[in-house]
Amino acid sequence: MPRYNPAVIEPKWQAYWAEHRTFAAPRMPVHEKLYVLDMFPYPSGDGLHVGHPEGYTATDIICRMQRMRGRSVMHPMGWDAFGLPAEQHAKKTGTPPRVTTEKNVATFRRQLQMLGFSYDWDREVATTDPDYFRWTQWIFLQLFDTWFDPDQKRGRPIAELPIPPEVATAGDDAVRRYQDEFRLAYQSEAPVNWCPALGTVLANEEVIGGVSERGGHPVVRLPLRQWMLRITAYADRLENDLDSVDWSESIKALQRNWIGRSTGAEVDFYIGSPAAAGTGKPSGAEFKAWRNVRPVSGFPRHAGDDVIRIYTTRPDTLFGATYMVLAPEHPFVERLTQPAHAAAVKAYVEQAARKSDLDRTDLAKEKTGVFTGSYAANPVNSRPVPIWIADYVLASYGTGAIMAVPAHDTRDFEFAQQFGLEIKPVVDPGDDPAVDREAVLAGSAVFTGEGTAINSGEYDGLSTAEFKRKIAAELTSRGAGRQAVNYKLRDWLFSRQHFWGEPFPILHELDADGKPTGLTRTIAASQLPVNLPELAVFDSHGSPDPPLERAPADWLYPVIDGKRYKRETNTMPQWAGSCWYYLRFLDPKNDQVLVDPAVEKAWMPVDIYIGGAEHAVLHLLYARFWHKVLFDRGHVSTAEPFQKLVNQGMILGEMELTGYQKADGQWIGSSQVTADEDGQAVHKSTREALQSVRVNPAQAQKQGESFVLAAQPEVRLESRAYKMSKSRGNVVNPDAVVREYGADALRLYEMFMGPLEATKPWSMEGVNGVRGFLDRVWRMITQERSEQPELNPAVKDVPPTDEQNRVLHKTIQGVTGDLDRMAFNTAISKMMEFTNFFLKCDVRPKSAVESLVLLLSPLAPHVAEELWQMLGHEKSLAYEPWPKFDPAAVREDAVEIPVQIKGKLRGRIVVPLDATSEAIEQAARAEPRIAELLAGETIVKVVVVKGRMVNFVTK
RNA sequence: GGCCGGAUGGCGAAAUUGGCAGACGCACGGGACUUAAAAUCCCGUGGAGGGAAACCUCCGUGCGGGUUCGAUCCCCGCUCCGGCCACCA
Repeated sequence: MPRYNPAVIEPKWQAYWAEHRTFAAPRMPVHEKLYVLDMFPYPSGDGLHVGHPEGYTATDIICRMQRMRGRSVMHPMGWDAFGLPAEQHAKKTGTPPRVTTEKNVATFRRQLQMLGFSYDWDREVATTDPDYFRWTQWIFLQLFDTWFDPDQKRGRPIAELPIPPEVATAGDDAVRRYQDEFRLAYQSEAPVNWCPALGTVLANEEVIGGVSERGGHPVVRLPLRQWMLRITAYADRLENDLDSVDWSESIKALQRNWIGRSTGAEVDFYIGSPAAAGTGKPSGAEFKAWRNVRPVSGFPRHAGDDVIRIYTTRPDTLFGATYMVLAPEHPFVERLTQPAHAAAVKAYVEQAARKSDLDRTDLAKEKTGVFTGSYAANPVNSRPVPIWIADYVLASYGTGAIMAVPAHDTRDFEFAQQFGLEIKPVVDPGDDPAVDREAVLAGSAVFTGEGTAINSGEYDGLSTAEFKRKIAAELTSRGAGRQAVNYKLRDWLFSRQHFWGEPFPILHELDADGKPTGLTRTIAASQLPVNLPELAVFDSHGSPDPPLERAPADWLYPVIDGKRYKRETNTMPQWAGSCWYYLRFLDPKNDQVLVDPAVEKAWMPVDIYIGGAEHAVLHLLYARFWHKVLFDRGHVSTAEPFQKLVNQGMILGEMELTGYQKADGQWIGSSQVTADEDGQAVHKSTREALQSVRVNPAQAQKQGESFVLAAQPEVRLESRAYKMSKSRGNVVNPDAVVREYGADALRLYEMFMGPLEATKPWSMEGVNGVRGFLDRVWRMITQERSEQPELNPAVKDVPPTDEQNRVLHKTIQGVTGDLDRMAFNTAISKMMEFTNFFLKCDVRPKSAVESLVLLLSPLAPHVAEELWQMLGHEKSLAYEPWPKFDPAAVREDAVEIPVQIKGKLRGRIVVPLDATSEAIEQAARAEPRIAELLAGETIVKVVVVKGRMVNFVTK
């Protein structure tokens, strides 16, 4: 009886909120707006994970509290429902992915509703709904219709793209082909990461160390026609605008890292005209002539075919460039290869092409490469440098070619040592004790820091920074180089070979023979959505062709205005739907526009966005990119979508014992058991071993990193928490927790575990602990012994005592402040203190316990509503005013402050709150114990901090 | 290798501005109630030492230095752990 029954009251209030549409957000904000967004989940077949409710509870607390403070709150939820698992399930079982997805969505919806989140369910969207992806396709059309103007640094309609006269006169098709090269959405025949096991092409970001991020399957590189999005055009703005948002510095750093802007210089190395190729070495006279004919001002957009253009962040080391390296895919490779080296080069290039990224990175311990037989002229000193080919240079970064400065670059140093190439130091490290200067100057050690120029002709003696400035100016004036910026960020590979994804609103033109002309046309916005075709079979066919190639002919070959076209059969990646869902929530049923501009302007930006750190880079970068394009095209009013971003930490499984060591030193545990493929054998054998010695880690003494049992000193223990995983068997199911402890207890526990952003282990005993607190709150207000819960007779309609009032208002102040800074764990501890105090009171003023119920309601809304009703209120407390803090109530007349002597605590005194420094010092000296300790001592200094402490400094 | 974060009792943690380290909770120990158990309530709980007791002393926030009357907090140098990226020129 003393425990309340969540199985009764939680469904009751969930039904009440649904019936009264308690949390419906207004179309336009009525009061100050607050848009609080969760990262919407992918509804997997496993159901909700306890990691989901962590962030969702945090946002829910904020929303419920701010409604009570009068804000107009937008708090929606939806489903990121396209995804590979449903597709793979379809291949295995023949179940259409839409069926699987709807089933999973229903599970997720039930689980979220069971937790009592105050979402406006009328705004629910799923990325798989045609009414939703209609607008995803529409945004793609915007991207397709936009080019990036580098002068204005913004996206503009393709119709405004200046067309060169020679193109304009070549006819409409020539103009269209020209425009296609500038669109933000463009097609490219590029080597892509084809994953045979998944039957799809993957983005660079989805390939980790040569295998697929999902599933860990091998990935090979194949050339394929793909859709790309020109995100690189926005790299600068994506980086700069990070300054304007309220995100943690660490997430900003992650994004900056990913964008990877570096500044340096592009420099041209002369290789002779193609006609002169064959000699392998440009002559000095030829080079000098080249130097003289280069334009004095300006730098050609594209390198000529008589130079190799390289990118470097260290143009100050140009004099130390003793060789060059081209990526195996560099277009000049064949031309520069001298006959004597042709066989070796051919073999190397072919081998590199076959290599997966895994091989290229993992086997990086030893550098590989081949010499072409050709040389280029170093533009600063005309010295010939040998040209090598090596796969440690990437075709996709910079210019695909480098100057190698082995004395000052680790990779070049390794390569030079491998192949016995010259190492010429040109930077003197100075007398940094961490650097072996002699070795650097002798060319036997690498130094990558900054220093003073040597062996660099007229530049000798310059600092690295000065040198960079001067050489950039010199190269620019000679037309042999210029300052340049580079990004690690690559254009976004936007197409997938899936049948469970958004179709592209694109048609390919066919010629009279039914062959593609290479030209495309778009589906008119008014004709959207392009729906997915019904597929007869979902099997994998083992080729990189999209499965939609097997769609029925009437879908695949539509006829428009009497002309036959072929549909684009790639689909969009899962990222597409999540790039803009926060906009659709604002106006989810609008069939005229993506979002009503007035509504968008009133609610955007998202004020608080909470989600897992796994999306700190890609999802956020992609969404920001789309948002900026929509902003440039006038469809949204803010430059950035998410004002404040918080990443919740990971929840690990329960702490586990990982092993033990017997007195004879034999270690039993994970380090000695060979893991089977999923690690389960390790876990199981360890647990069994520990059970056999009946070990309880709480009764163990810590000794260094391990524990020793008092009762069994021969046993040493170690324990730690692991990520939850099916194979480890430590996954916590929210359904089970709710069944046993209730949704309020689950919510409260997840908030009480520790700071939102920290990684922390689960503890079922901890859930039981917060449930105990809710029971205590329940008993504080309700009668314990009756069958039908009724108000506790101790709750009386009387004014609180001064002390009760002080406790109450300290709680209001503390809880309000803590919730405002998302310190949920300490807010809960303050309510626990309140409850501990009032449970001891024989008389509990109704006004005080009512305030606590209101403070508790954002965190544990069901039990709070029930208590609120029991306290005699008819309506939900969802819009009750938030308790007001009265500073006068907490003011105490006197404070106890510590007295220190030489910084050590030696006593305490009670002084009036407003006591002067002099009065405090007198009171401290008057304290008998202090007076005794100070007798005979010479006081050098007295430090008094009013209301805080006193410190006597003696000799 | 690079970037970011962290290290406080047996455990999760707190200390909001440099000012009484360990709030709150778990676990554990003792007691009350009970035939008993569960539940509940009360007391104790960083370590070492002293005292009949109220209490007192010393040590203590990963390690080594520094600044300061005073450092969990600021600075310098390390160690270990976690996350992300990784041949990006």
